[in-house]
Amino acid sequence: MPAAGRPKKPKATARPLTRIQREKQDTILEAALEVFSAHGFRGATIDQIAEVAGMSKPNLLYYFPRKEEIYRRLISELLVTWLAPLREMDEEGDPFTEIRSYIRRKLEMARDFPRESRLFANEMLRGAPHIEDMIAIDLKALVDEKAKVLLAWMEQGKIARTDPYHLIFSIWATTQHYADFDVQVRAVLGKDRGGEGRFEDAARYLEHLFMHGLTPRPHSGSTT
Amino acid sequence: MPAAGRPKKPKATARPLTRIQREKQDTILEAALEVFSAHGFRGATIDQIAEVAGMSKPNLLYYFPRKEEIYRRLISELLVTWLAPLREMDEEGDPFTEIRSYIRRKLEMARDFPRESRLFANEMLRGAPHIEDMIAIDLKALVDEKAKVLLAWMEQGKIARTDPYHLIFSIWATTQHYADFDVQVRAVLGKDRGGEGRFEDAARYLEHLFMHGLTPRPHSGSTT
DNA sequence: GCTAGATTTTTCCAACTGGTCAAAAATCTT
DNA sequence: AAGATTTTTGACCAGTTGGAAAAATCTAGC
Repeated sequence: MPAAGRPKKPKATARPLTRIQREKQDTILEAALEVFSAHGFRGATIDQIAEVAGMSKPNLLYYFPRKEEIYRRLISELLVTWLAPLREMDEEGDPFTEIRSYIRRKLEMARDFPRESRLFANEMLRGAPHIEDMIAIDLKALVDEKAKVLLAWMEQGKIARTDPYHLIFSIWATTQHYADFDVQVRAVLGKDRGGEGRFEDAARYLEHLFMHGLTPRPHSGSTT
Repeated sequence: MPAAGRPKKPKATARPLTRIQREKQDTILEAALEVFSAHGFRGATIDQIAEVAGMSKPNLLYYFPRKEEIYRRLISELLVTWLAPLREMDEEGDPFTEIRSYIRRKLEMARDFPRESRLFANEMLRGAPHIEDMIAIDLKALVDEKAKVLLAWMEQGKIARTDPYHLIFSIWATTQHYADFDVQVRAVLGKDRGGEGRFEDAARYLEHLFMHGLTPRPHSGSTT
């Protein structure tokens, strides 16, 4: 009995990934996004993902040997794109314009990538068990940096003096709400207002909120 | 073959619930809240809940014959208390005061009942499969009613004219964020600012946001 | 057209999960 | 204290799930 442990993972030379491999992996990740975002990590089954991806479970496991591997890959890739809009906020630009377009971009992401938003929200709800370090390091660093930018704008009297961190939180919260709580939003708005137009309404509203708050503009006449 | 189906549920006279029954049910619901809010419906197991509740699985099942029954009970009770603050918003009161205390109350709920908030958020994320009708009927009705109140205040020039529905959404989103995304908030704020004080900071910030937005107050001097 | 390596399918399994059931233990009633 | 009722437990089960093993098929280079 030769003690030759058969090498399960033929990572001998670590080939650079064939075309098929890349394609299949993408298919799987797309399917996984669909399923994970709808049911959460534990709620999703490999079988489901495999079915959506149009392949058998063992075949899927050939490309990603663990369920968690799929999830982790998905979510860490997501985090990068998810933070892109914030990264783009430019100290050199006009503060109001920058903030406004940041909000708009985030809202567009909620509209165009609701699955990503929900996946992320779910991970947070669960206490971010898979990306603890990423949020404690990368995310924190980015927010710290942008908070400084906001702070500088405040110092210059260009925007109101408030807490830059909570300002960022409130932008995240208000925009992602439209993806994460979509059912609720649609149910409350009803058939007539719950259509696609809701995002434009939201954009208008949020712009107003962040620009002026609820203080009435001096310009409406008397009442009654 | 006598067709006497033996009555599994001896609901003969529908006894009014003994003390023990009430107590145990409460214990179970409390444990279920803990577990469901942490892992979601599918992620939670009856065994886990039973363990937290300090009883055996079959014993727990004696009080709630189905897992879903526990969940449903929990979440429908929750919805009522969850909406209480909004219900309290009084048309007769001063608009700014009313809105401000609504925000404060919601934020307090995020601080004091984060598990409830997360349970609710999770249900929404999943598309609200257990409370579809409740949100489409009761919730909608309540929001419609309060939207009218807000609208009236706007008509009277007491608060700025904006979309009352999205205003409510933004209050929900910003306040619940501190419960649902707690990990993220704490990670970003870091050790020094992530302590209990974060809720006070949030309260101050949100008050500013909703009262004034980001428009700088005229009163800070010139700069540089 | 042959063969090494890559891919896919078939079969299988052990752990877990929601839930059942009968009997035992505890509690209540009289 | 006996009998009736409620509560608790231990053993069990069927379905699901993540994953392993191996056999079968395919593909590219020779």
